[in-house]
Amino acid sequence: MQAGLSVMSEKGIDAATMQEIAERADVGAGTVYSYFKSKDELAVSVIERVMHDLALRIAEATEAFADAAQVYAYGVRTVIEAATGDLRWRQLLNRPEVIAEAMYRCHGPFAIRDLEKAARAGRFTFSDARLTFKLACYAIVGVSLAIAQQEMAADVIEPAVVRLLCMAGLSEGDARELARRPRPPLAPEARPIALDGPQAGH
Amino acid sequence: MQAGLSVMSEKGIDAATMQEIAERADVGAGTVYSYFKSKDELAVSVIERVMHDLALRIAEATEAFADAAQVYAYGVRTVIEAATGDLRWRQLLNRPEVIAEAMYRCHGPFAIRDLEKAARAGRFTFSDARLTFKLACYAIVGVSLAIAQQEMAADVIEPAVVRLLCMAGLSEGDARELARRPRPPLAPEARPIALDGPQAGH
DNA sequence: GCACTAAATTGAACATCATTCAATTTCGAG
DNA sequence: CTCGAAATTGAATGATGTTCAATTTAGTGC
Repeated sequence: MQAGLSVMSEKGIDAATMQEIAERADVGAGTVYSYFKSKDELAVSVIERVMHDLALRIAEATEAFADAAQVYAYGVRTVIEAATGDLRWRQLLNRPEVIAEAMYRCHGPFAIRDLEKAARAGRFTFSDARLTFKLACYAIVGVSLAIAQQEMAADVIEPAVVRLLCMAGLSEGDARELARRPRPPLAPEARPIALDGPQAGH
Repeated sequence: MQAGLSVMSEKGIDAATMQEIAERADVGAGTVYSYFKSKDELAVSVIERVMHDLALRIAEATEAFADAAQVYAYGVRTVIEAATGDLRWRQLLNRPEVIAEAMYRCHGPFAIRDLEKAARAGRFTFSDARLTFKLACYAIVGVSLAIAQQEMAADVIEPAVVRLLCMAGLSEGDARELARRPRPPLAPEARPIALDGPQAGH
């Protein structure tokens, strides 16, 4: 189900009509509403699925990292690259707050843990991990949008990562060094045959 | 004109209908479209007006500051407080990217100048002022939303300012000191009888 | 004052969707 | 095979942004 609907990333969230989504999924227009209360909720679900998948792949790729700060840096950079590189993500960027909130919810458990771990190791100096990551999520969406709309060049990604590391409380030098470290490749995208909706009812 | 329309900050941008806006301004529904191409453009104009007004008041209040970093800190904090404190702003937060972009456009000229000035004075260490401020704008909208929706308490404003100062490249200690400095009051809001639209045509 | 034209204004009509719901089909238990 | 509950359908509904032909207003030359 999700799969058929996720193809709202072709035209963007707003441009996708429920009619076309239902058609694509080979169901009636009303059926979609048995699985999602509204178009917005569907959009949230679609975005959360993509975001959750990415969070898992990041966690996998950074398993061997000793430095929690490096895990955080890797995550931030990977998300920005996904958002700006993948054509589907660019369409989803239409709804910045939905993206940012989904990012916060899906990556939060990992990112906040890493932030706190790194803070305990003396790498970061922030006082509130949740706040720091909330700020980061919106900032990430902001740059991603700017890059997607070609307002900024793609080579601002690295400086952006540096700034977000500084925001967490790294010195400029440490941040630059961390952002420059070689990054292991990400596992390929999982797109299984899962077809569950979050809630039902009539 | 703007004035009558700005009263879309009563119900929020989306909930405000063009019908009601036209009524409030005592004109026909079509007339609005002689001044603004679309509802979105109108929203942008409304937000930009508010934002521009605030930018000017901030510039005025910080005229006497010797430290450009302090001007930046004052601006960041004042915007967050306006966005979370003023009932009208909260409604406008529905459109985060519109707010963030308007903030970038209206405050950018001042903020980027201050950032660069402070960088020359050795206070900040960032490499790209535009990028830094773009990140800050979205981050500001992010916290403001979180506070407006009571997901976070209002007392995260100060730590948020600290984080954004760190993002610009201040040390944790300097940032905390700067965020704690006493702040002069803001001039009262100007709401003149200006009634110009950005473009016309039929 | 008047005739005439260009610009501004109007608001009813239109088109587009998200959403609903009464009718129908599907499915499973007895 | 029968019956009832759940799922599905898709035409109808309602809300709203936008358009445009008709009308009013404003301005200019005489």
